[in-house]
Amino acid sequence: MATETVENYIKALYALCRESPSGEAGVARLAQELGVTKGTATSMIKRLSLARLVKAEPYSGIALTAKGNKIALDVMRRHRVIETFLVRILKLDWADVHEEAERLEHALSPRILDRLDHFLGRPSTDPHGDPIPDAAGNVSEARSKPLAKCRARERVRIVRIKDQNRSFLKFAADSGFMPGVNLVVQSVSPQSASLVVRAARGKPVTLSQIAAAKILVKMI
Amino acid sequence: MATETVENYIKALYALCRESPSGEAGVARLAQELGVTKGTATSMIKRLSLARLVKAEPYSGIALTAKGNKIALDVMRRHRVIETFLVRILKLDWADVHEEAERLEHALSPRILDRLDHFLGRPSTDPHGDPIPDAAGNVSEARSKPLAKCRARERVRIVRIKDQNRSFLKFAADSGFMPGVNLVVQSVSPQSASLVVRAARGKPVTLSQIAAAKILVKMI
DNA sequence: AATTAAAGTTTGAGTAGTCAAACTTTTTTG
DNA sequence: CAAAAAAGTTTGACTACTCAAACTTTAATT
Repeated sequence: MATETVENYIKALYALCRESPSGEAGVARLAQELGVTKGTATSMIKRLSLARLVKAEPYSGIALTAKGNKIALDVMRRHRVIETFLVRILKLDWADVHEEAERLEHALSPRILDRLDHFLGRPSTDPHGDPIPDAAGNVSEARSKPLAKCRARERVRIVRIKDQNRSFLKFAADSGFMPGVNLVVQSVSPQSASLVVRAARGKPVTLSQIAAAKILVKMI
Repeated sequence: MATETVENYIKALYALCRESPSGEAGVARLAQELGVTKGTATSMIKRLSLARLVKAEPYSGIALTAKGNKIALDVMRRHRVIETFLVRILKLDWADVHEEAERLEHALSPRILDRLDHFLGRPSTDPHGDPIPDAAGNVSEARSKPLAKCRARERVRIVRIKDQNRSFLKFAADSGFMPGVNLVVQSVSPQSASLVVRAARGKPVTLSQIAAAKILVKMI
């Protein structure tokens, strides 16, 4: 079994590879993400490479192997199932569960994970709208687009908030932006890099393009 | 915060001090309990002593300090709340939950512990009848006596099974011996070191004194 | 009391993970 | 393209935890 630290490196690498156009991660971002020095990250990459969890040549990009990818999906599954449990059953604050799940995800046995998943009714997404991989590692991402790409007068439904940052989630929740909520885009102003949206029975809210890029929606 | 390893040492020390008449633990038993060598245990005791969690002189007994005791009770609280959750909510097998809780107990934040405890209705004992310390560290042990001390014809109710061993618990569950179950002691034979008991609507079962010593009962 | 067994300790070594700081390679940019 | 910045690597050292094996002290037995 992968140690807790290894699982965290793999998980971070998965996310970094996702968001990079080349599909490869770099040591500097990885180190920053995990709060360690570059040297530490380099030596860990060497170990992961030896364990065939990543593919990496010196001074070049890092990519997960199939084996590494499997672990990443497994950790994500545990993380998201726990988040769902914490919000739905224990009524923890939507904005807080990420940090809590971060610790618990490493202590969950396959047996408990399955019971928890069953108890929750096999949820397909977590409270932020992030898809939960199934036990075999299949992820079904609902097609969606960032709110930032919407045009004026569009009617959409929020499906996902793509940021685990506590303060951003707090802001989103306070503004009523959570998965399932319907919005109307009232206006878009490219020059001020912002747009105004209104939730079902709420007041109009102005969002920066940056914030709106983290809110994924589907048309309704 | 105490590391996971430290928590395990403290927990084992607590149990050993409890069951020893002198109230002190020894390195050999401690090492055996934790599956490490005596040397490893000795060096850890030195560290715990330095951290003021235990009181220990070379070649003499080990006792927890007030600080150490606090940690032990806290870990036990987490352990037993989780066990209760696993049995009551996730329907895990009574005999299996100890090992599972062993891993989870170290990952539980105070916040989640409290929510879980609240969700379960602030239980006072876990599924084995072990008392759950409250958040302040108070434990209220229901007065009871071992089934082994009962005389023939006594009617009693099981309040606690004092053994976390999987196979013993499996045996106990299969025989219908669980907290809350009423028993009638049918006969006691000191020469064969055994006694025969019968559960409410079950068949008579012969128990060794050793097994009966682990079953705590109260008179009804 | 002398011997043996058990309990406890010390030493030297190893793994996992980390840092600081010096260093090398690659990329960016004036 | 040359200089500077950024990215990546190496080295030496440290903490936490572990073992095996030699050793010392205490307890048990003859």
